Amino acid sequence: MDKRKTKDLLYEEVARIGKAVSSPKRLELLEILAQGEKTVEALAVEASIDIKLASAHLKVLKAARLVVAERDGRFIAYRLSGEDVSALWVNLRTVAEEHLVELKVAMDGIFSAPEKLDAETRRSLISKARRGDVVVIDVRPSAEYANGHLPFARSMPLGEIRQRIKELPTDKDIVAYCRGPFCMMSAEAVAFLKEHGYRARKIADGTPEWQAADLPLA
Amino acid sequence: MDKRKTKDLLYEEVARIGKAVSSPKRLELLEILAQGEKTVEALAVEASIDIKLASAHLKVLKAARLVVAERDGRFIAYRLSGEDVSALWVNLRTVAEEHLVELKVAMDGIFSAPEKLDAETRRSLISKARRGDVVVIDVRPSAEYANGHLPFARSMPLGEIRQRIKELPTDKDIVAYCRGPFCMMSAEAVAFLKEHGYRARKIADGTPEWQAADLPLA
DNA sequence: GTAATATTCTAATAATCGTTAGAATATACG
DNA sequence: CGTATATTCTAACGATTATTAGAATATTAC
Repeated sequence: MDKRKTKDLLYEEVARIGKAVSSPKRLELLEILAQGEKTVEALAVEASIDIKLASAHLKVLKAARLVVAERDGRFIAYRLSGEDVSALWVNLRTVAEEHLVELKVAMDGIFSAPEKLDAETRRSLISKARRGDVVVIDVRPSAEYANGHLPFARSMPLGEIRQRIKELPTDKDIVAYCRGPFCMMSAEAVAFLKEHGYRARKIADGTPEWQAADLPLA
Repeated sequence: MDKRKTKDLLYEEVARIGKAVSSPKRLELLEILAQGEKTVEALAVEASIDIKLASAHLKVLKAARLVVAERDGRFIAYRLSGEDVSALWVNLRTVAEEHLVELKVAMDGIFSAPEKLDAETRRSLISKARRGDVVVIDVRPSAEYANGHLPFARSMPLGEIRQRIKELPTDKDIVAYCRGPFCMMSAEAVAFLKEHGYRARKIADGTPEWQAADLPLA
């Protein structure tokens, strides 16, 4: 048995995962899927690509076993094949944020200093939310909220916030979150709330970051 | 400001990391570098590739900021740019082991069921090693041992084990480890020890796995 | 059954990547 | 200064990949 050939085989297998996460669009699809299962069309719309292209990328992800497909009536729904895949996405993005100056600069320019939480702050946020000292709102589409959300968070989808803004208190801190650090929904929500006199801020975390930090979802 | 273009830019940056880890040889180089810094030639020899090719791959890793180069006299030494890079390698390999049946099969066929440790077993191994109930040996080259090793582990490089076997006790369990689950040095060491009547077994962990589990190195 | 819809497969193109060989660069040593 | 050594740069190739369009498949609704 050739030691070299054996090793080559092992690294080639791992590289299958690497190849799967080497395309920007596939990474975007993974992040969207980290919010819950979606149809090919929903994924294509969300990632702003053609359905055919989405299908091709999903095929690659499926071949690398990062996602699984399931037919649901006329539609085919894709979902991540495990929590570890979502954690891998968080890991990749974190390494990129840590080492790629270009990404840091881009994010600083775009997002107004999103609040990054450490283990301590996360715990403290839960207790404040439990006591009702802050109101945590999940501004993602309600299906994603239903699929899992931060403890004590209320669903307040970005599309409904205009009509439902009255449900929120003006005398408490409001903490908004969405899909993660790359998602712009919480920033929009916070901008809208601030305009209307609410004390709102956003956090960088989404449910994938929360899970990757070994914290429970509701 | 175009939301779509912004997003594309962010995912493209992360994909730079993904592209860097999409080649088997680059993954192998990363794993070797996770054991400590090495020259281009050492890396090329270790990965069984031409120096020119190693240089080209290292250039890609450097462009993705996963490694940094430093000139040391006539040689250029490369090292990982952070512990998180080593953790990313462990993460990628773990996802591959978890989801790719082909890899599982390949590993089962090659390695005789390496012992995989969880958090509990790792802690228990440290206490046993501290008490001297087991002897943990690090069979990697001594430079890698010097760069960081498991607590209470003794250095016993594979190349020296033949001469130094008398240093080991026959009445205690011997636990061998090397670079990680893909490394064959501990398997060779254990086979040799068993042949000579020692009670030896190997564990899948290497220092990168240990670090990724948030355990301290010595 | 047929029509409509969602998705995948096939084919084709341009762009990118891995690998190799030869030339060029940078440092150390005499 | 000139030579030896280590590494990188350049150029070239064949192989792979992303993307697009058109054909094919599978399910639902009628």
